[in-house]
Amino acid sequence: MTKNFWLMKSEPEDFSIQDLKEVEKEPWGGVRNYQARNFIRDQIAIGDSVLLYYSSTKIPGVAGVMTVVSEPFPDPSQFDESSSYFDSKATQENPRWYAVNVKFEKEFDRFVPLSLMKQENCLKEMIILKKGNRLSITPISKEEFYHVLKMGKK
DNA sequence: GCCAACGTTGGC
DNA sequence: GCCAACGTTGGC
Repeated sequence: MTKNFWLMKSEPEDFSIQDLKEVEKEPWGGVRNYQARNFIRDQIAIGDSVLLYYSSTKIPGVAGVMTVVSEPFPDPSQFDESSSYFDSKATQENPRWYAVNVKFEKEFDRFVPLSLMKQENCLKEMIILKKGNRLSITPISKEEFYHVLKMGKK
């Protein structure tokens, strides 16, 4: 299996790269979109690298890098009636939603704002840059990953 | 706060 | 199975 690269969205008020740094490892759950679910369940693998992207905030953009450190597992919040992620149609035998554990890899020296990414010709194909995109997990290419990484360096 | 784009729901 | 209505996302 070759390593894959991803971009995952979060609202920094919800979960930031600093939060991840503190906890070291975090279950990435609460994904309630079938396309994103399929990425987690079928394609994401241990060792994959992930850009952490801030959405729905003053300055959207990429804040750092995370690494996938677990196989996919059923997202516990789907069974939790008190959770806003509860799904009455999900059962233990037949879970609907999945999560993976991610660990802190690095925080960028410089935050990479969406506005700058839009100016980069080689990032044009990134799903996140396309109008109307709402997927919270998107595959990106190795080249895109390393280009954003470079933009985040001093 | 606005609004376009998208996913989901539900009536038929 | 279609599609209008609705709710949500997310950039600006």
